[in-house]
Amino acid sequence: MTHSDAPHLVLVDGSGFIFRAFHALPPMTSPDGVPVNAVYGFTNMLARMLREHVGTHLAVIFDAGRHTFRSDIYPQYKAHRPEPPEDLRPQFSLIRDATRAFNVASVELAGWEADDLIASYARAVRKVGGTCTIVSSDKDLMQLIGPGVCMLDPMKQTPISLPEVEKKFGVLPEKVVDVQALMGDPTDNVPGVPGIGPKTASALINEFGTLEAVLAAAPDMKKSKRRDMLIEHADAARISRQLVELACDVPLPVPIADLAVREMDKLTLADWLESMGFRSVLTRLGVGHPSGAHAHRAARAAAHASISGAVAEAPTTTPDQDDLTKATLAAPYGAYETVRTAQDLQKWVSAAQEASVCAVDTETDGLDPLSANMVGLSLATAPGKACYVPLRHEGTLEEPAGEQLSVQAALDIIRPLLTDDTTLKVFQNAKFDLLVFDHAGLDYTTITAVDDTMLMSYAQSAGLHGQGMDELSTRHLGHTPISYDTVTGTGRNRIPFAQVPVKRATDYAAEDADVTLRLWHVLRPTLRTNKALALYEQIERPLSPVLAGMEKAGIAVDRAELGHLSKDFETRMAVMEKEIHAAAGRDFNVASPRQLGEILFDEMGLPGGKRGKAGAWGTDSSVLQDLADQGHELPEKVLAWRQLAKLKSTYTDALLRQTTTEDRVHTSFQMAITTTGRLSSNDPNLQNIPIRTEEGSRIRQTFIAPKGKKLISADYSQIELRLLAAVANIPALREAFELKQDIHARTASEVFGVPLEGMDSLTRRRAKAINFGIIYGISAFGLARQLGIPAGEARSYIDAYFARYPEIRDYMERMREEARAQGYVLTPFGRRCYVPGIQEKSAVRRQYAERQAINAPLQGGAADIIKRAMVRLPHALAEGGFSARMLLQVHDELLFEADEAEAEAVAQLVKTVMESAADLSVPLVVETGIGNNWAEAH
DNA sequence: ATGTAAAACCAG
DNA sequence: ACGCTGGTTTTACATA
Repeated sequence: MTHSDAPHLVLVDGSGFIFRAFHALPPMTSPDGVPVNAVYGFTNMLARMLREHVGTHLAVIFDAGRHTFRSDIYPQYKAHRPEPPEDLRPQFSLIRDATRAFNVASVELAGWEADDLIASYARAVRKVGGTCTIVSSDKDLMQLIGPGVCMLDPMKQTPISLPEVEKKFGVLPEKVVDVQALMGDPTDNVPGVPGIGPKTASALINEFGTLEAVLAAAPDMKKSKRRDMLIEHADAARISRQLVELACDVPLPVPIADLAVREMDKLTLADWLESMGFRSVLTRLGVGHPSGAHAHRAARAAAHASISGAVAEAPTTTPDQDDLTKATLAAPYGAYETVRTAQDLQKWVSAAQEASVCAVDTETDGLDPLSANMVGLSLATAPGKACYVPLRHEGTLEEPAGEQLSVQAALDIIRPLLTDDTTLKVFQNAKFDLLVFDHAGLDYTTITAVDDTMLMSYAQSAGLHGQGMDELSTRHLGHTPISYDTVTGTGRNRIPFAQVPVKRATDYAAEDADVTLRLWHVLRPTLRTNKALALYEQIERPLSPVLAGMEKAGIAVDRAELGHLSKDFETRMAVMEKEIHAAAGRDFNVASPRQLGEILFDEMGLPGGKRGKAGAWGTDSSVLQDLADQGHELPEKVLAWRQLAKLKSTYTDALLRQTTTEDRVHTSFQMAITTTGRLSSNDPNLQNIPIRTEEGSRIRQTFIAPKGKKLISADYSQIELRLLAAVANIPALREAFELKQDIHARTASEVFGVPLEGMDSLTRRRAKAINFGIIYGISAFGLARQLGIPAGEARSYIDAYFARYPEIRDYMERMREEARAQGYVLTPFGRRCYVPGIQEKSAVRRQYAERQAINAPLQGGAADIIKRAMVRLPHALAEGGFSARMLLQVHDELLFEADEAEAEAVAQLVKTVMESAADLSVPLVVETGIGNNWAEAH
């Protein structure tokens, strides 16, 4: 290097690199057992920098000590950074050794961060007409980028320049500090301005130019919250700017001239690399023994194999496995065929019909079957014999997807199989695939002879284990299939299924069909032995297409009204928030229970605080209500704020997001989740739409009947209490239901010995609470809390109740014993509800299980009954000549949409069908309502 | 950055 | 120790 050449200085951010390499690389140790993964990454990077030329001058910059001028300005700066992990600590000094071994200059200076030194060197080298490359991916260094100064990502070896900075901060490098000053940085404790994130910060800087200009313009801003925050936290923003702005006039501990790239001593380096066990680096630098690298790699591979080759847990087998089951378990997995032509697919369809049973599975580009596209389908005709038909794979330049049938062509070939009622089609969660076929253009109602392994399993093992295919396979087949995640990746690495290479997709998808068919072979005989066949064949299986129809239909919502509600809630929340902050004496995040607890109990010193498990103050609504009742203003306002926040985020905003262009929302009903046989609803959950408060009811009003139609609601009256009266055989309760009496009033009359006539509402309310308490497996403590009375008083109520209805105590004891003896209890329709905790040693957990055992037959029996009605209703409506559609189920309620003209008749028919869905020793009663919206109909 | 737990609260 | 069954949102924290 001659001095007349302009210097090019390469500055490696050593401290920043250590942390990144440590987290990015898998753990590894040197021959003497010290963790060295970050050192290894650093060594590789440094070798690469030296090999691929770069500059005339080179230095690695390190932090020195924790104390810098920033902690003088702002003591919290980086204050609660945790100590570096134990495996990283020994690597700091090793990295300094590495720079020495490479004969590279390293620079550090007490009182200054590496970033400040880098900034100062960059400025110095520019001053003498040179250029500079900063090797780092630290966002805090991006402010230095400009003419003659560029950045390089040390891991990816890609340049970081204006587009990357723009992407990160939304502004040019010289404005980065202003943006950072506004948005702050939680990892370094840089405060910024609350409520201003990256988007707002860059928007403000782009509009006003500088931080000071933004602060000056703040008083005239329209958005009140932002204006107030900017004014109040102006100084915090100024301090933040000082914290993030790098010092570029630090005295340089080593003159630039002394940083000139130096020859390294190969022997010193080789010795050091050897001592660290970095043979691959040695080899690459051409100073080592190639065989060493191979030995190293082979050893690592062997270690890996011994882990991944671990034997899977033995499968759960039944003692009466027949030969077929054994064959099912024995056939090898894998070696599946990819089907690309009509002739080949036709062969598989014929083989399926020949076998008269097959498994079918679809692959899609999404989880919502109403909008997902079919990417491929698979077919299994015998254990171990399965194929995958790619339909919409995209492929890449290096790896084209190859010839594929069109969706249309494939459907035309497979339609005769799906509609053939002499060949059984087995699915895992048929409802999903039925709707996928439907969306692809094959009417799901024409698909016949369907079995569903998920429901076969659920009908006999609810509550015992999950019903996902992977879990069922591991359990019953002793084989864990390839997981979806390993095929598509996870997080930011996830790719759409259509981009999975066809070979890999075949391995995965055909295996799913294979596993489904094998599961069917294993589960089918168990249905009979477990007495779950009728439940499966008469309830669960036929319900699946009914629910598919309901999901496909969706329910109409009033978009405009939802929008109004959202806006209304928003403005009212903003007002409340100001009042809350004023009452608290400072700003805080009202949505944070933790911050609220600190305010109420630490700062304001209000009484009645209770800490939860994690030591945080409890601030749930009962705590806040108690404080509000004592006349405190803040908790009352928070309660009101929370109600609106909940309604807005969970309902108005979420529903608006999930409403289709046809102004309808389509939920998804899960059939195999609950431990009792109930359905659940998600995406969105339409089984918990508010109703109990005035504001909540406004949300229910946005579920509407389209023009010319009506909504009809039909719900079972007191169904769980009726089941209790029936299964526990309680004469007094049975008679009350027979006589159509007010059941809670009758209970009150009998338990408290007051006349039915002229009963006061408090007494009735208490009886009602006990009645519900019984269904849930009452405890004196729980009832006391519910009614706000002493536990002793609650105890005496319960005793009086049991004395009057001794059969209930018998029933409860029967259920506890049944659960203890068998591990499950039965609903009146034979559904098994497993109660896993019943044998627990811990009394708390055991009693919890006992309450489940008491509740499950009632909740589950009610679920069975409404499911039976749901299976019959579509036929009954069609037979009656009605065009009405069933839309929703909410545990004891069904919601229908019908032409205005037929609404009354439909309501009558629905009532009849629902009331005759079961024959108990007490009558079932269904109440119906008709309206233009759900609130009105209910 | 991504995933998960805890707290809170909506329904039957 | 918070009588049962669920789902969703948000914050806070751990993971890499």
